[in-house]
Amino acid sequence: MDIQCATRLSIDRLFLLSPPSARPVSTVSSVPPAVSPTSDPVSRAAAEAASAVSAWLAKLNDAQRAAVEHGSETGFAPGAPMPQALLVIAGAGSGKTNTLAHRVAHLIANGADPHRILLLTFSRRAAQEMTRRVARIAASAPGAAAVLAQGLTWAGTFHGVGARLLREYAEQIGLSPAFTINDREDSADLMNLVRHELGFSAKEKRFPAKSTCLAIYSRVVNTGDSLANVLNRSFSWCLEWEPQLRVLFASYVDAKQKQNVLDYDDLLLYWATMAAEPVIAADLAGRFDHILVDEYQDTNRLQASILLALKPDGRGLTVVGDDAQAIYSFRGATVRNILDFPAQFDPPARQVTLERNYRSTAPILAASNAVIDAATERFTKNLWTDRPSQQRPRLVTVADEATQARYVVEQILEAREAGMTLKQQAVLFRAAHHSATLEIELARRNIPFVKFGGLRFLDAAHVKDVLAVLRWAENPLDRVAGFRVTQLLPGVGPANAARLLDQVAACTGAYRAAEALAAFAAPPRAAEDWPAFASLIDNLSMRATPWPAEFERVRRWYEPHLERNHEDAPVRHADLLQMESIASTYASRERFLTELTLDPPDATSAESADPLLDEDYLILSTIHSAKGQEWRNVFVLNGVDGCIPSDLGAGSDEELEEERRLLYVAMTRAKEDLHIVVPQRFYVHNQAAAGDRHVWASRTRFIGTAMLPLFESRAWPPPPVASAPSAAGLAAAAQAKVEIAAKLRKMWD
DNA sequence: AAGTCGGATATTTTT
DNA sequence: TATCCGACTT
Repeated sequence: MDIQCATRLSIDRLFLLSPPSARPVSTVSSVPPAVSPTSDPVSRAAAEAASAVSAWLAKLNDAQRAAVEHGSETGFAPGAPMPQALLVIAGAGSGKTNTLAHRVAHLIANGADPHRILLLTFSRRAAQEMTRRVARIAASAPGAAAVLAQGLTWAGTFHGVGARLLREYAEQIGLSPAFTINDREDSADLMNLVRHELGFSAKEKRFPAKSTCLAIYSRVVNTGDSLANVLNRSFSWCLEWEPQLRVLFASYVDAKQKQNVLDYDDLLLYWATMAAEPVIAADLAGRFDHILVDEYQDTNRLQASILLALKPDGRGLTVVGDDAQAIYSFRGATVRNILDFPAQFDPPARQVTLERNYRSTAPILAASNAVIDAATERFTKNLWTDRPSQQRPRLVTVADEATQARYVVEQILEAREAGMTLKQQAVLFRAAHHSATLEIELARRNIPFVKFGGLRFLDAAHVKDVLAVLRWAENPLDRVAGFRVTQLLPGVGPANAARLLDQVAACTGAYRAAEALAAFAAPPRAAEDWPAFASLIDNLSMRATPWPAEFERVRRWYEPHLERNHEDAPVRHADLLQMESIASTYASRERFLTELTLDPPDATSAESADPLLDEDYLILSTIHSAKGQEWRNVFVLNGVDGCIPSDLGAGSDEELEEERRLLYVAMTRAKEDLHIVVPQRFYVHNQAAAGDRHVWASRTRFIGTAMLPLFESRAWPPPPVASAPSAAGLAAAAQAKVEIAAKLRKMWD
């Protein structure tokens, strides 16, 4: 039941994914053609561009304009001396995206070659938004628009760009260009495989879970810190396993290389390593005149080293961020990146600070400022706004999570009555499962919603199965995929799968999987399914079925296995059909697999012109996934110690500070209305299923008593005004009871 | 060697 | 609640 619900929801998310290739084209095609009868089209266009440029600039405030125009003296064309490094400290709601987009447009309008601009964003979604905005701005300048029609070719996440570059340089760095990319789940599975081979699973004391191992490994890679330090600081409960972890990680790296797979971290690691190789470095650095990085406070050491390798003197480099919004240290991000940025260069980077907030009302901003003011270490100033409002943010005490859910639903419906669409409202929370109770309530009341963050579509077993087939076909050495695929056949277990995969590895050439499969002595119980399987793999290896028909071929083969393994096969089957239509929008199997791994449809890529989304829906999101977004009406769930800060994140001072920033980020998403809900009682979740244990909670420590005047505190529901039910009401209730009883009896008449 | 069952145990946030 | 391990049955 729950699973079905989750699956259906995920499909909504999947729909939000549309082919990235379609976007820039359609955006640019909306630009009116620049046809102007003039004797000198070039200078005419330039003049128009120039006047359009001043028109854009007029809409910006001084600080924004300074950021946009930085370096104009020297010009931006290829070959021109590049401007010194620029750091833009952009507070929440200060028009950061807009400023960055304007700068890109400004660069292009002033001669920069869009193909030589590298724009690095935090998510794929942010990259698309940025590309779209740049196009819109440039549309007013015919010259720039024409150039831009060729596209901003290098806009994406560090990981996405890394994947592209690595494929291009693969041969030179001894990587097969046919590498496939493991997402987090796949990587954890590989870690698990290696762990079993090393015999770490059978121990008296339990070895850390596969995902924990991967998290530790990832942290080491991304921070460049030692294993011992990482364990000490962030995974102290795994300290005793340090020697084994070291062995495990060595084998894990070895396994990845043998199997020709990269994980997320490798995309950065290989890129950084490659960029440090003198032979390649010059070529690589020479490709980009301008590099712009968004959300710089959430980058890690590895990412910083990449930038430094590409732009050693900082010239042509622009980074934008806000240290008050650094919330990704668990991913190895360090706020030092942004703090130490200026001094890295000679001359030091120019710094521009945007502190006027255009998003929130004054009372919301006052409360947010108060929260972040208490931070022990801060580098940005408080934000200011001139948007007055009578409404302070609300601090609402409710009895428990169920009441919290009802409060949120009723407030949302009320706001909608008053003309605020569901899409203009959002519910934010610290951890994905915090919204569980609310989701049930929303479903019960038939309120559509889309959830960002948390469980991902790609984690569903049936989706992983089908993808594994495709991945194995793409890369037969990928043992995680191979294991998964072969064990779908009844009668094939770990032993046979391992034996087969060893034989695949022993073969050579593009058809090794098909070859090994044909030669393999199938276990008797699998004999019946073997021919169909062998012929499928043969077909895929030979690429006998063109993409995307290939997807259908796989899906059809998989159907009986789906039926056999899953109770809710019809629901899952529908998922696969949806996926098939998505698959058809990608040019090739490789593109499909790569894109899906780097930009999984977790609803993060919303806002395409999808007909299904015409209808109104509410946004639920983890605070992390809400980064960069804004809504008129925002609810923050569980404003309680133990949730924000998460009791897991309250260990060290650093972690605690990050939790504080999380609350700050959540609060600053709100434009007009902000509700922080504080349930007083929680049912204990993780403990024994014994039953009704609950725990008393108190208001988050980040909102101290001294701050209370900045909020409107109240309890909900309001204390009951003593009023007896009316006599008529009682009579009606009695009547209803009788009728129902009578109806139930009648069923058996 | 595969598959199934029961019991024990967990540490949020994501490219 | 989901996952992981070990013991058990086929």
